[in-house]
Amino acid sequence: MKKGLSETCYKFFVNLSNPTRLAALEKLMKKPMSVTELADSLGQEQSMISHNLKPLLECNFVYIERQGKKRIYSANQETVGALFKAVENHANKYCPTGGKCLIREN
Amino acid sequence: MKKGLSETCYKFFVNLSNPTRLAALEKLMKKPMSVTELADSLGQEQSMISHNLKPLLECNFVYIERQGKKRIYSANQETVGALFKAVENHANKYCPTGGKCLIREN
DNA sequence: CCTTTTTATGAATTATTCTTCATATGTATT
DNA sequence: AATACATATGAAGAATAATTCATAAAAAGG
Repeated sequence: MKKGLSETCYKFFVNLSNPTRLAALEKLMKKPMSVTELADSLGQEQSMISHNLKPLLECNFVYIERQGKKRIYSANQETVGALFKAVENHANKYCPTGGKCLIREN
Repeated sequence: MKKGLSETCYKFFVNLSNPTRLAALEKLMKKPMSVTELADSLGQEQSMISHNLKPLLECNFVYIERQGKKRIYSANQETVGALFKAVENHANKYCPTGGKCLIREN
């Protein structure tokens, strides 16, 4: 398959195509949090959050900062903001259901 | 898990997290094409392209138009353009490798 | 230096998604 | 209506990714 811009998009979107990671990003957009805080606020196990933060960090969708024994994660506002805005715009303009059809059913 | 904006993003990004679909979108951004044309230009089988166009169509990332026995697909320039731009911007500003780290290795 | 707290990692199972092949459906042409 | 061309669909096996559990590693405080 020909290499092009779309090649650069692959891991980018794979990274975003997961409900846990998306939910984490949404939370972190509102305020920076530790892993435990994030796990609690999402009702998920700590190890799951850790596993999912890893690829987000590698792609710089989130940043990390040490604070004692905690690690405070924060979102890359520019990138994540732009993406969420693009989705919102698409949902409003191009989804017959205004975005409801995009929500996963389970 | 709490429902929020990120829920709306799920299928959206799942849809984009596939190399065939991304390559198809990139091609269609340049010019509208039939399924066979697209398959040829991507070096993929027709049925694979058909399978992959389906979810893109359902989410209105692409449009379809009949022309004789052919079906001409075209891209939603606004949405896909915004996304590609967001990726490009992120790759330039936030990838240590300028985006190379985002390309899948195989 | 032992204990507690916090986070990360590995490995195994489970779940999801892709890909392919065969075939069906649809459309035009003769 | 028979044929050829174009596209879609279904189902099955193959490939990937997610989830969980157990445990390791890092950091701070006593």
